[in-house]
Amino acid sequence: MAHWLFKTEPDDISLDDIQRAGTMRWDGIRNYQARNFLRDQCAEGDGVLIYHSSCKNVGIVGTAHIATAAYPDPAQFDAKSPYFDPKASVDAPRWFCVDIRYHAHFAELLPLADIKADPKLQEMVLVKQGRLSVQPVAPAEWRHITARAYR
DNA sequence: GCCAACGTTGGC
DNA sequence: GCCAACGTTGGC
Repeated sequence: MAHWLFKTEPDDISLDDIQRAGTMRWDGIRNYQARNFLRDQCAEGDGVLIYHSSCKNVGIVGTAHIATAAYPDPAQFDAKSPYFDPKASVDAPRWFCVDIRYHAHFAELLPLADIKADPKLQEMVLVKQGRLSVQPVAPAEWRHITARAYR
């Protein structure tokens, strides 16, 4: 089983929103590297760290699971959607999405600053690359982070 | 709001 | 295919 980190802006969708929804579509990914991870590697049952970005307290807030393999993101075909892509077609979809299922909140946010300061997490894509909204998490990183207390 | 990093677009 | 211009991400 693989593990992932998904970024979200909590002003848009927070882990609380995911919890309320139970299962929700993770759509609107419009970056090829992120798309390729979703389309080619994300599998049902994989674990997902949920990361809040572009907000007051940035960091990892909890966990979810991937609930479906990737499928074409319907928003790319919807001319009224901000995620509409005129170059995509049903026969040749360009963008993909998955559904995720809420799992748990950590008792406390794991701040980005703590991640950057943790010797065990120096190799995280989050630390080394930044700008990537779907990224793989190594098994040891997953174990280390999910050993935290839950709410 | 600033700005660094980096991805994408498009002219040539 | 190069690369400048431009747009977006995202921390601070």
